[in-house]
Amino acid sequence: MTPTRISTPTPGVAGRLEQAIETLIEERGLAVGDRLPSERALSEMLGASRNSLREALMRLATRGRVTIRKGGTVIAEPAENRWTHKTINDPLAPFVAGNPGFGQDVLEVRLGLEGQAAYHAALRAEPRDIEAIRRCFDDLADCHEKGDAAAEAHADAAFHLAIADASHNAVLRSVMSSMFGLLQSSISQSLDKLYMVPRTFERLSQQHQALVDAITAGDALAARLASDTHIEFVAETIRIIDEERARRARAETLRTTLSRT
Amino acid sequence: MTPTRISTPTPGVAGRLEQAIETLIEERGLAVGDRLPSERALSEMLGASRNSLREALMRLATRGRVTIRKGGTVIAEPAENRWTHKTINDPLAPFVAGNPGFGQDVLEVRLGLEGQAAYHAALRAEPRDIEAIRRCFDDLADCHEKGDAAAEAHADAAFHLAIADASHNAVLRSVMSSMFGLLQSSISQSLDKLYMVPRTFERLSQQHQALVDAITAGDALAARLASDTHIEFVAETIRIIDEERARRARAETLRTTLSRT
DNA sequence: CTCCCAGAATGGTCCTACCAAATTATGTGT
DNA sequence: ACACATAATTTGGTAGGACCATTCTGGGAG
Repeated sequence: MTPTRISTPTPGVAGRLEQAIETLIEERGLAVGDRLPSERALSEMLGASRNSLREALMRLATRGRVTIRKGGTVIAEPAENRWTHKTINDPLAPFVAGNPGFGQDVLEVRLGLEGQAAYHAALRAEPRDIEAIRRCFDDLADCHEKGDAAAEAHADAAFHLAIADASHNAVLRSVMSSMFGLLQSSISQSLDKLYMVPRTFERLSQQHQALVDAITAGDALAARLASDTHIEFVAETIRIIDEERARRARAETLRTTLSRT
Repeated sequence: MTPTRISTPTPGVAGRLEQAIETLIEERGLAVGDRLPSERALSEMLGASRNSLREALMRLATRGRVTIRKGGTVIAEPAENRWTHKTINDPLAPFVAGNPGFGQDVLEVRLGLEGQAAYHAALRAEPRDIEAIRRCFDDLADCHEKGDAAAEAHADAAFHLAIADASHNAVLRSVMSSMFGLLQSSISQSLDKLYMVPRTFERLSQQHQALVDAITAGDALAARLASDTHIEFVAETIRIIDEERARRARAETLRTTLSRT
């Protein structure tokens, strides 16, 4: 029984270097694609042999932090959409093919995801995050005025993704990104549905505004409430429209059937 | 007679050694726990330097094929390979396992996802759904009593997926499945973390029980609350443990750094 | 038979050196 | 002045050697 010594993940020099390099990356504010100092330079400035330094680099490489190639090791993209797009879109793709009610399923998922996004965005958003969200909000209004449904759908997705970005949760952002990517083709259709109801955009815009305000104010609970309200409204509206359309379709079917006699 | 670039994603010597070692393991029929030849012996018999040989071994270690420790490298448990065979080859699996903070991100997503799952499961679950959930709950308890951490992790995932099934939302189920599929390799590690705190399983089990009861009773709000409580508890517990470990790591780093002078 | 200890073996780290490829600097021609 | 080919330098990849701390192993003492 050795409660003091838990299973040591990185007991050696390489582990220390691994953390040191990550610290160094953050201190120097190295962005994606920037080149890391050479192995020789790093090994000298960190006081370790090039062997151990190389081992640390390899660990960082397998973790996806850096991409190590001849001519210079560079910073890799942080926590990519690589995995989610494959693991989520692939098994999901079959459902997109003409599955009614699919939209409602997605909205239920969005209700959970975006509530969390809004909540943590309110807690963690930095000024530049707020700025990005507001910019997306304005873009959305512009696209609506121009009457470009496709662009508006894209702007709508961008707005919600900006909130996900502000939550500073790579997984959340990745999942939501996959979801929107999957829906992009059908979102404009949803918008068409939405705007069949009078004064819809005004209400959507008000909800978006409330969401932005809550995040800006740092009120996490209000942000989650605003997000939930928004998604619920969209879900309810689409549900009503679908029912209405189904009613008309039945009526049409009935009429043509009767006239066929 | 340089063998012209075979279509391997690892064009270097280490890649060749990696495959050679796996071949050697199979040829000799080495079982789990058996000791691999020493690094010096391997490097000589495979015609490569010990550096490259060590790199190959480290790759096999990160893939879970071998466990490399002082005194002799041994064949690792292929237990996980059965269900993570596809994802283990996926370069993202080690990325998931090695990124601190990733777990917290995932838990934030799960909080939103599973809250929705529990909510709608309470509303829509049919008798056979309830039965499936209860069966998973019992399995989880059995696995815990047997002390099989890997099986317990699997049972835990199955339990939560059963709830997602009961929500009758294909998208929700798909997203959660993708999430668990990626995490399964590291869930047992999380369980190890969790159980470092006394009486953890009892509390987890109580929370699971409350969740099952709420869903059975058809109380959607109580189900969501139970789910949120559960995930929050897991997140908080893991957070505490990670902080404790980080504290020890920092102390260790400081000590070794000072002694280096 | 058990227990303990010295020596052998092993992984961990460090060092120097060389090579091929990539990068950067340099020169050259238009 | 600009574009392009060429040389010089840098960089990661590999090799081989050495030493240390820990672990394993085998034989002797009790």
